[in-house]
Amino acid sequence: MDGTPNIARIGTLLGDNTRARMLTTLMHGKALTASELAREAGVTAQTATSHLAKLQSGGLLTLRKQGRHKYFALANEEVATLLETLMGLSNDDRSLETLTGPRDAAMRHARVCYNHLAGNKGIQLHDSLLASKALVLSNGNLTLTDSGQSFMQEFGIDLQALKASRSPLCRECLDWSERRSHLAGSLGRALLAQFERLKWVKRDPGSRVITFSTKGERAFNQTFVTAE
Amino acid sequence: MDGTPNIARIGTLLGDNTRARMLTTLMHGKALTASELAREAGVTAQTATSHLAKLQSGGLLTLRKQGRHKYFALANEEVATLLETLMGLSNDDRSLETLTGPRDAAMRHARVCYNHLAGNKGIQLHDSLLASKALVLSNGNLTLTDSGQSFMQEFGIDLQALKASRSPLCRECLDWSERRSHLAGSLGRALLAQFERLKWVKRDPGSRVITFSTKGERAFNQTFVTAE
DNA sequence: GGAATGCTTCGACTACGATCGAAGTATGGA
DNA sequence: TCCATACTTCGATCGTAGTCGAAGCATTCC
Repeated sequence: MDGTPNIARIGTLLGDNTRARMLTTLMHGKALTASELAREAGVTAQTATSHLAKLQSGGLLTLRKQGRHKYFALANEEVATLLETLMGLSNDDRSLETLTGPRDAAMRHARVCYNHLAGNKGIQLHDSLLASKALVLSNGNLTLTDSGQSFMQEFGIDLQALKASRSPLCRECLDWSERRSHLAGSLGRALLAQFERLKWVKRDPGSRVITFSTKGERAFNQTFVTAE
Repeated sequence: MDGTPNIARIGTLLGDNTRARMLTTLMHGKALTASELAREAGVTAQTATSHLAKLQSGGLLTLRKQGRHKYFALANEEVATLLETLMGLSNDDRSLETLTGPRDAAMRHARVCYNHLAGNKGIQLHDSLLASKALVLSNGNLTLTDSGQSFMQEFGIDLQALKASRSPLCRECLDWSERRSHLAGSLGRALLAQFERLKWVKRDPGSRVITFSTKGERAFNQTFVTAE
């Protein structure tokens, strides 16, 4: 009853480099086939089969079959949140000093985390919505205010569709690089999709990096203002 | 650079029943000796030595020596938060149905999580402070307002001492049983200590259960009011 | 239907890690 | 100083889990 079995169970699932690699590969929020994941993790198909079965039965991945293809994705946002948390744990000053290269700066600036915006820009989005009172913490939950709903509709977000889905509208997700929350949930995902439609950002197919265009970054900064 | 090694590293640490048991035993926030942890986990001293060394070098536990005694505690609140998150993951409807007995209800009602109040009562505390504007979410951080500071001083919390420490004042900690945030940080810990001083609650030395006295629960409910 | 491709199953191998008996070191108290 | 206790080290054992070659099943396409 004390949660020990669950901790050990999930810890075991995570505590293998091949499986961890598969999970982080799926952090962008899309689904990949078993073969793609095998290649990404650098193992044979049979090894991948074994690992993926464990992750699926363990509740960390979902499976969708299309003919001979099996598409795996992270089971839910909670799994993504857990992975971001683990990435950040003990990611203290020493580890940060070992991070080099522009790619890591790009990841810090803006990256995709289960289809929503993370990194500095994700934090900015979250903070701006709170500062402008579009979002408030009500009864311990992030809630979209009336003015926030108006804002989102003007911005092109179909709130009716979002509310119709079972998925929570607003959730907080602890950001790995920034150690603060960014906006997750169906709203967070819808916003990132809208940024893409507006051509403000592009997603890198081979990584989680999100690249802002010059115009996009300016527009984003004008739309989502923070105190600093 | 993608966090995979950290995930696997920590997953490996957590993915052993003995170590998981040790970690959950330390969730109350106190320090225990190596021998106590060995007994709690049901292993010999030599096995415990090996595990504890791993947990310490892995950054999950801290060590303080007192003569021949070695006291281990969770390294920080982030570790406690991670453990609560893992306890809750996949703790879905099916698992809830298997939970039986008064003890589990007691854990849900009020329990200690790294020295702060968790469970229903922890949620109530958090929500009440937000509803009364004693706490607000400012720049993505939980912040104590001026009126909140006044309230705390009247309630008997030494805010000067709390601010003098390096520890964050307010932090959110995702609650295992309730799937919402309760108040962590040095303020959360100070509040629980005050509840004890006021004899509102008692801690069970052998578990994480916190028991409210009749008077204590009434006083708590009157002091920390929520919308429902 | 046959070939190609995606994925699975089987079985063997090997590395690894938890465990504890035995022995040792360090500390505290009488 | 001696004894008791807390903890550590060493080495051996054994169970487990990741891995892949070989073979097989399922799907798709020409």
